[in-house]
Amino acid sequence: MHKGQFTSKRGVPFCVCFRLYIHCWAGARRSREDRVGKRKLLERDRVELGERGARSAAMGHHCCSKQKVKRGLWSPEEDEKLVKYVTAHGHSCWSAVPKHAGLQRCGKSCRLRWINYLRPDLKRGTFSEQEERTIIDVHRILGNRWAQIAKHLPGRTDNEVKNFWNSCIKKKLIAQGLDPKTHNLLPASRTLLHGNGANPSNRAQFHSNGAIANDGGAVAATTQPFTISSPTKAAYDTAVTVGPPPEMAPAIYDVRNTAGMLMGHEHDQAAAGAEPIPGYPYTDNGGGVLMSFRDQNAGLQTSMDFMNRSSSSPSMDHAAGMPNGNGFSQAMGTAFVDVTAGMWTTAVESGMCAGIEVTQQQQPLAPQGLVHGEEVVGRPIVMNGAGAAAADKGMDMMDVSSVYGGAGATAFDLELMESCGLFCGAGGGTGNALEQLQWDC
DNA sequence: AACAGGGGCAACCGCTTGCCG
DNA sequence: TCGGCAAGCGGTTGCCCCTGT
Repeated sequence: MHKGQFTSKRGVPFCVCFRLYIHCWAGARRSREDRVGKRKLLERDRVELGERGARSAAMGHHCCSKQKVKRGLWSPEEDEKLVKYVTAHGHSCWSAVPKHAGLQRCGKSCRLRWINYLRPDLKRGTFSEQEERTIIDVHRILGNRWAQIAKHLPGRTDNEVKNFWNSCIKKKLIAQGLDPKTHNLLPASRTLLHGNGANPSNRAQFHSNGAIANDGGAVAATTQPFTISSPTKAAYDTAVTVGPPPEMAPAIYDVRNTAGMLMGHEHDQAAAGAEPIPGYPYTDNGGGVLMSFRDQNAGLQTSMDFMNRSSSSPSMDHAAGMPNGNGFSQAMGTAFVDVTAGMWTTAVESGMCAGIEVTQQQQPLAPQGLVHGEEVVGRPIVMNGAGAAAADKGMDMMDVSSVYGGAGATAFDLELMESCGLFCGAGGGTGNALEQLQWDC
């Protein structure tokens, strides 16, 4: 395993396309800036700081046992000395810095103070939502590798990122029923999500804000959940029993996210050489696998062509870890097919009906096989009712929730994805390129 | 107003990694 | 190849402020 390669908790390297599912919540964030800024000033002005420093100095220092060094918080005078010295002479050797700067500190302490607080390029203050999203996204992939995460946040230190994670983000994730280590649903939430499976319509609904409602989502989510509706077991049964009409044109699937993202794809299952999955109504249209994302909040739209290995957005390519635009591969396309098929199977077999609103549609195909934001006309796959409106539509609408929720926030459960086979190497070992993929840091 | 508990965050600890002789 | 040193890094600690009672 290469250093920097991200893996699942089972050690399976994940396909980078997970990184496209970037999520966050849109809940109001408590502004820390004023408070923190105030603290900084107070700290700077603290008169007693010298006394504390003197107390700390008596403690000695394990790595500098030969000399009497000061510990504890830095005084403004010490900061000034360090800044003045490092600015003038640099820090080629930290162990020599305190001596030359006239500080009774060990070099390690000087280094930390400089890196975490005195560096001129540091960005102080509260984390922006974008930074927060970045942290979550990268953490999902890299785990507690704070230094690597901090590299994605200019002006932020690993220590700062780590503290922000531990004091803020972690709690938010837990509040949303997510394991901050794996970013998967916590067992308790998972239980609530799956319920007893006896009656899908009574199944608990898990909302993106972490609230659990047992009655059709009575709890008003403060943020929009990522709702996907899926074919139900009835649909599955129907499909198995009846099967799609032979004259049926290639299907298009729009997976709608009420929070503002839309994605769709078409798939050539036969070309992929996969066995037909009962009820998984892909047809052979000779096309590729195309996902299109539209951020309805930001008004942005982009697409990924898994088969043709391209996307319409440099950021997508970057997110895929391939700044040259070749971030997509046949393996990814295959993997995507696998996972959607797996999700189909999982959802159907478990009765989870986890939210993928799959509407099978007659052709003609729109360019690239996508229809964005249009009323999908076609033959809805038969659904079970779970709530009046859903029942009327023949749909089983289970709010599976985004793991991250929030406006524009979507996510797939990594464990589910993994169980469905979307990891590097999926598709009969065709994922070599992906296995080599490393995080660009 | 006083107190207690919790949260935030700077700093420290100790292990790992990389470099050099 | 090995050992020593310095830097890097993640985990932990402990102080101080804030907030609720």
